[in-house]
Amino acid sequence: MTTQNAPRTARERARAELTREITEEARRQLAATGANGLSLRAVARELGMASSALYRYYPSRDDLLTALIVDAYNAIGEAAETAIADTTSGAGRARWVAACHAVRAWALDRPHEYALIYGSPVPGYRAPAATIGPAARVPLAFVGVLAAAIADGEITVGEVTDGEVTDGEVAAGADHGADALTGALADQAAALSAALALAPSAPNTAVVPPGLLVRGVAAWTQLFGMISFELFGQFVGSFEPADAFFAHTIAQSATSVGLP
Amino acid sequence: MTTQNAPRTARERARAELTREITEEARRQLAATGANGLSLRAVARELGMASSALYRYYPSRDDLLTALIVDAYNAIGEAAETAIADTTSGAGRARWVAACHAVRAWALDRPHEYALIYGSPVPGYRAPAATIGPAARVPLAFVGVLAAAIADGEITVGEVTDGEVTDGEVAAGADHGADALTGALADQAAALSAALALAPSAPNTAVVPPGLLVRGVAAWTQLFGMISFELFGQFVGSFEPADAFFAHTIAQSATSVGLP
DNA sequence: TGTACATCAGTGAACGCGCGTTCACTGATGTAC
DNA sequence: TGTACATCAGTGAACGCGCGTTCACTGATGTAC
Repeated sequence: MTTQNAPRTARERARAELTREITEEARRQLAATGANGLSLRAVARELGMASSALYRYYPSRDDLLTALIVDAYNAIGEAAETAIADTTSGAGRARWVAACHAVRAWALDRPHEYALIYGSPVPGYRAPAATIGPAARVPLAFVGVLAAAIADGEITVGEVTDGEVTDGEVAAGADHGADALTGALADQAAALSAALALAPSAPNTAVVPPGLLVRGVAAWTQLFGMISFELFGQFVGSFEPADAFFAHTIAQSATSVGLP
Repeated sequence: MTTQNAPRTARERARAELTREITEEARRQLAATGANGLSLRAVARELGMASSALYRYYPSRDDLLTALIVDAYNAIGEAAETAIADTTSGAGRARWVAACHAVRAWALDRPHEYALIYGSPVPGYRAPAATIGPAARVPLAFVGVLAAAIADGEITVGEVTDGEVTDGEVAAGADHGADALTGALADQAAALSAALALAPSAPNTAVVPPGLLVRGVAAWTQLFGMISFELFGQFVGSFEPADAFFAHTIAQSATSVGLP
């Protein structure tokens, strides 16, 4: 098996380059006018070619959109991962906070790309399966921070019994992994915790218990709620600019997932 | 000064009725196809009239959109207010939780109307000042719950000094109004707290101190973050259906704003 | 190394569509005396 | 109560625009012998 990543013929090289140019021009137009303003004809015009030529590269407008969506998910995921990897000093808390700020910075820099993946769905567009993996990178990055913090003993988690979680209330104290979960939520969280433990991406890190996972997802939704409100104008007249509010609330969210 | 709300002449009555019919048909199309699918021509077609006739009622497509946006903000605001008013048994906590669930239920019922006001901004559309008031109804409803809970002694708040908040750290305990706020956030929160205290809508309720206000806004962003994630598909494969997760997280958010 | 054929990239014209908005107009409704 | 005029609602044609996609084609690049 030989690696075939690099194009060999002139044709293949030209095709790879033009594909990149088309995608870049499309991203430029997306940034300028949003997803609805993106048109194949305009991209072709800007590149000085016939609009029909684009169909050699993308079979339809939706496929071009999908490529942009996948790119955006990968880019914001990479921003989070890089921020975590680059935070070598300090503990899990510093990594958590750095990831949140990196995600926000990415979004403020590219509001239309952010809106493409976290705003209202594009009408008539059905996200294909290829977007699922890239979309998971940001949440997985946060889970990774929690798992590492558990492995390092920074977060104290309670005992997790095999199978069903009992319905009894557990007093919530400093033990952030042992929130009382009941019914459907207990099942969903347990299944997710188990699935994450088996994931190949995290071979020898700790298991994140269901209770902590739920707190993590709550923090994750709040992070994106804040960014969306900031970008879409809901803070106008109150906490705008939102830097201070964001920093303050992220600090509280780090505490809420048990990061000291 | 006589009240002139009711139309007097046949012409005025017909105009009021047709305006309502146009708006209703537009809302139907919005629900079916989203904001971008909304077209004046299609509305006119469905109503059996010439497209040019619509210009007697709305000077442009954007004005029709504005009407729909204002209606949506008012509807979701009213849903929150009604839920609060209808929760006569129980304390502030019950009202807070009821309002959150009412907001979610409204959104799940009308995903496109929700997306219109809380999703990505419509490209090329600039929200006029007329949307500000209606947009504030939901957050004001939540602030009202907090103010009432303070007045009833359910929430214990710390001393609030006049004017500037000092930079000194305050130990966060059961006193949820006295989080340490610093810098720009302290200023913004103090200004907002003062503005709300002067608002004519809440004449004799308690002042919500800046620290509690910030916690309230954090809970507000999380509420809409959850709803957006649920509606826009980010929970697929994990906490979908999200009812249990939502109920659990809302309970924690009520606790986070100090509601016992 | 050279030739014959297959593959692919790109063109330009066309199809068929829908949109927002303007404009001169007709006929109905309202108002002042 | 009746008449003259002003106001308004609604029509239908038109302007000018841009879009996604298809198709038969030309010419360049690659490949098998």
